[in-house]
Amino acid sequence: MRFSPTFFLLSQLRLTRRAATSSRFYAVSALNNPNNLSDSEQQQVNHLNLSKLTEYGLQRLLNSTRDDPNLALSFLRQLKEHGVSPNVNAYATLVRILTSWGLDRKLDSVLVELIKNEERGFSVMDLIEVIGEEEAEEDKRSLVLIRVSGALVKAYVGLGMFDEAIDVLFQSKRLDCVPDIKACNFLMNRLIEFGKIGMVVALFKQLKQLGLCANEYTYAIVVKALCRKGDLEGAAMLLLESPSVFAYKTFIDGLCVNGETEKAVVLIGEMIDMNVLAGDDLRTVFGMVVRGFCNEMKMEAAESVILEMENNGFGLDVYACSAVIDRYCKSMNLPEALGFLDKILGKGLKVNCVIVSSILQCYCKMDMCLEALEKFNEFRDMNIFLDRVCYNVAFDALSKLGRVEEAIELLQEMKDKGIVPDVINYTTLIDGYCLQGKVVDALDLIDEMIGNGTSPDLITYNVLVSGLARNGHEEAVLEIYERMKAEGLKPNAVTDNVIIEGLCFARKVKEAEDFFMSLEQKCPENKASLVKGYCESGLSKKAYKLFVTLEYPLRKSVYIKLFFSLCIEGCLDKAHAVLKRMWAYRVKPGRSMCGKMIGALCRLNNAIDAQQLFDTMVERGLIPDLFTYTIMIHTYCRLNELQKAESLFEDMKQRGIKPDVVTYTVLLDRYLNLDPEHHETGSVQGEVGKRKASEVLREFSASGIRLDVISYTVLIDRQCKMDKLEQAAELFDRMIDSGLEPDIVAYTALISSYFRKGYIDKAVTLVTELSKKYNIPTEHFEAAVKRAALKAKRFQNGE
DNA sequence: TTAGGGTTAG
Repeated sequence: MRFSPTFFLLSQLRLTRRAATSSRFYAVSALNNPNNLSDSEQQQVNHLNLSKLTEYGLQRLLNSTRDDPNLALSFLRQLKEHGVSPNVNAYATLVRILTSWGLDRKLDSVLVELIKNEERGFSVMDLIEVIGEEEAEEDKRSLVLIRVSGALVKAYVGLGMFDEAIDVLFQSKRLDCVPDIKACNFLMNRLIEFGKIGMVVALFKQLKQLGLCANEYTYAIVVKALCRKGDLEGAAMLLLESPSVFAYKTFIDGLCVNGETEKAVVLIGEMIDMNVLAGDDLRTVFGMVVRGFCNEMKMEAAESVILEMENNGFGLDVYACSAVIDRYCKSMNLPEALGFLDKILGKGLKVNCVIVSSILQCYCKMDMCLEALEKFNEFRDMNIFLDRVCYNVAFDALSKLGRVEEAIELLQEMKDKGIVPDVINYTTLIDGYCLQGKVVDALDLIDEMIGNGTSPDLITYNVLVSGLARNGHEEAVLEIYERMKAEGLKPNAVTDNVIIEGLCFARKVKEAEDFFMSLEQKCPENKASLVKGYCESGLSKKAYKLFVTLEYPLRKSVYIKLFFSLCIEGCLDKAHAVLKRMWAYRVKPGRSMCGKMIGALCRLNNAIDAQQLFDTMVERGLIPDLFTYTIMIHTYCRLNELQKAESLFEDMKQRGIKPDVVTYTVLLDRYLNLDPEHHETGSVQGEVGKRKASEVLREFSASGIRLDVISYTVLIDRQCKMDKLEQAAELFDRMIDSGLEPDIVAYTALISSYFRKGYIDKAVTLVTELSKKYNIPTEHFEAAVKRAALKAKRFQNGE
């Protein structure tokens, strides 16, 4: 081993660590043993020995390690272990040593530590300053500066301290050093990741003014930033300045992400023709295009690109296929997803766990958890490797089915395969326990995960407090709430909301209110949760009272919950007001919500408000469904506003909404009853009604929709009223032949006509049949039979 | 260099 004064001193240092013997360094160890020194001695040590060491010794010693950077590093480390913080000059020296040896990674970690150390006693800018001043040789100086500023930028970026990173760039520029382009690129890339797009574009402009030599990666990054902003034109312009394939690939991705996949395809075609795009690059952009088409829901186009990839000799691309499957799954189009899966399996593609997880997830979203589990087992039996994501979907499915214990067994299976559960796995299972009200098990699982080295995150705790609150454990909720804060996980609005709503769910409204009041910062969302909570515990009027004071847009679920609670309580005016407030704040109510309100208004014969709501729906692009149309048509029929009913009928057909048996029956009934005397009086109204009735009937039959009991009854009734009893009886038989059971109304229509016309025998036969079928005592009809018989006799006697 | 999973429901 070479002799060096540092080595000597370091060995002394080691000695002093064992026993505080006399040495220039003993003060260092003494610092760690305050019991050995009085306060005044301690101060002396601090001021005298250490400052002496710093001034005269440290610098010289460090300088002497320039041939052995590891020694320098270890020296620094040991100093720190003894509580000595080296000054700016010491660091400058160390940086120079590491730079001259090209030990970039070591330099990086030294600087990260330096930045994190808030008690370093000098600013990082000072360090750059000192390095800039002290290096005499110009070439060397700028090399060191570039290297250290680059490393500092990377260090700051790694810690998410973007402003500081940018400061470093400009500081080194002030020292006549052109910033390291790699560091700039690194910074800009990270800025994009953190969504700080504007900063990237601004920074690029400033750096260009400062004379930075941007390379093709820089341009590609800024192109990416512009695309993220949606500024495709700006990106295209920039591309002209530095037209590298790399930047073009970024631009193509930008086009695809921004819904301009068609344009990307054209561009790719041109590049292929110019022979600048081939091989892996081509494969990559094809993948982007498939993903783009999937996002735009142009599935045929996406699938055809996959074919084109095959034709180009890339084989069947599993990434592209997974994009297609995932899109089908996300739009809950399971048949297409499975169909496509079959197709690619037939072509020999090996399915991977990503595709599996998409499919499993789709089953779960469609409320088919059992099928998801079946599929899970199927894929597992096919010996496809299933990772923790797939297992997680299975955990979730079992949890939702209330079979959390089985999920725990499955967790063990996963662990046995050597897959370590992560925070999401644990969170899912904790949710499963909470759903079953097994909060103790949920808490045990928290302990287990911590024991396994996985820390619960904000979502885990949100799930947990939600479960505790819903199960009425308000004290535990508050305990966990404090624990979160102590662990540095700041509860967010969701935390507060699930607690408020959960406690209300457990009918602990007072506790929920107390919790709400205890919040230092009450956000609008919290008040909205209280509205929901009140609804949850049946206090919808109280909820409404609070709701009207919240004069800003709320979550959609708040309106929905309040609206339906009010509807159930029969407070239609208030429900209507909720709906109006939704429109006012441009929160789109769902079809069913409007439909329900329209239905309620119609039942009150309030066609004016119903129509207004209906029109608003249409204006805002919500197409009313079949039921809403039918109930409106029915109401207008009832109110004898036939024209309005007819125009709605036409309107729905034009929109492609097919009338069903109810719609046709409602209209038919109305038209058939247009003749006020129920006889063929030849009145104009009666004629019109007859004509329209037969039109509707023709359309009805042509639609292929089978008549139901009610529609048969409407027709029978009409024949009866026109005294066409044979036709009526024929319809009655046809109804039975088609497998329908006539109900009491159908029987009554025919029976009463028979009586009226004196067909006592036929009437009695039907009465007997009816009473047998529906268990009605015949006495019910005795009076009617007698009356009818009397009438018939009189008729026969010519009275 | 690409992907897929966990928190506010009725």
